[in-house]
Amino acid sequence: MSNLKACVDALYEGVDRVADNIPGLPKCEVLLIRLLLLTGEALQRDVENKLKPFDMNDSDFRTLMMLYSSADGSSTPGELCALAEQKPTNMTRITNLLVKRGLITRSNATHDRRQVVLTITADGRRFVRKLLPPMFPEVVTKFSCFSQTERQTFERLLKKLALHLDTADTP
Amino acid sequence: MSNLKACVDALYEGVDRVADNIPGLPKCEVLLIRLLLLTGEALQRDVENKLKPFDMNDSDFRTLMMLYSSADGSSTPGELCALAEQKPTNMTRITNLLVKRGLITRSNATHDRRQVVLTITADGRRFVRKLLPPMFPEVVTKFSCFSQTERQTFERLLKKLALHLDTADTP
DNA sequence: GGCTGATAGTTCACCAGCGAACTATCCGCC
DNA sequence: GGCGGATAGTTCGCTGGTGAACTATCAGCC
Repeated sequence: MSNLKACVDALYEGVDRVADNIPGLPKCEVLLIRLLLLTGEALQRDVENKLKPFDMNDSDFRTLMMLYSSADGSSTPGELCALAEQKPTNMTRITNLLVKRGLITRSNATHDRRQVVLTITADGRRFVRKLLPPMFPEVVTKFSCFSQTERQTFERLLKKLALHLDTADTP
Repeated sequence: MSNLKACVDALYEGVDRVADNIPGLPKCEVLLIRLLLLTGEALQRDVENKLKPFDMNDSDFRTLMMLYSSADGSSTPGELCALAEQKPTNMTRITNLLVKRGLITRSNATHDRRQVVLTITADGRRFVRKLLPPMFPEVVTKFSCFSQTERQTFERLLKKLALHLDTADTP
């Protein structure tokens, strides 16, 4: 139980109080950032909790899923880093674990011998097919507070924001 | 530069491919979760980058801001933990740092001697007032892709989702 | 053909966050 | 008044993520 309500209330109150004190504070935008981070963290915690019984965390899971969902079941560390917004260091560690568990394999690329090719194994695919379906019901109820159009609106706004942040990046 | 566009595209593509493969996958909801986490991580990175010149990270900053924005400039570790969704262990470490930098003080509560009272110092207040304003312009541009009504809608949906997640928590 | 700069991964040392165990205090009830 | 269970913080050891340094390879250019 994480009592987000208290956090949300305190957030609004706190921002109000700071705004009284510091002129020019963009209240609405600050609220949006903090609300988004707050819900994001809550979702993240839930996902991690769901994965814990399988002795997995979200990074491992995402990495595995990227391979599962790739066209030919394989990719390179560099590509996975780019798509998962991860650093190579961490990807090395994650793939080490997945290799050790037999869910993926590591091999050398022929055309560019610097590259490593990661490929999901049959075991890895079985693991995903076993692990995913039980998560569906809870995922659905997470958003059961939204109407169909609200879901669409939320998705549209999130996507718009993501693409905007991409261009307006901090150099 | 973090190339979120590639992530978003790959996300949609990947979910499509997995959905073809595993029946019953709630595509829309999975997309929402992943989009939200993606944008959340991007925002988080930006905030951290903004704070780095001041030798601060977001946890430290949030903790300091909670004290700054509290009615009397003080609180207890327990309360801060609840509002920041942090564990006590970590709060001890964070407050240790802030105390060492002279931004807050630690003292004992009189009515309940188990409690520790954290109070923001004059230096701490000065620090916040110096640090905040330069962040405003960038915060505003982050959401400059949204119209006024879109901002309101987004805020409403985020808040609704946060409060819903609160009740529909994983036991 | 071999030098130069860029790129793909890995290793290493460090920081941030967490669960479990511990201490000190409080509260309620005999 | 003192015993038992709950609560507030801290300490400790471990996991997850990162920057910096390093190795191996590639690609272009003389």
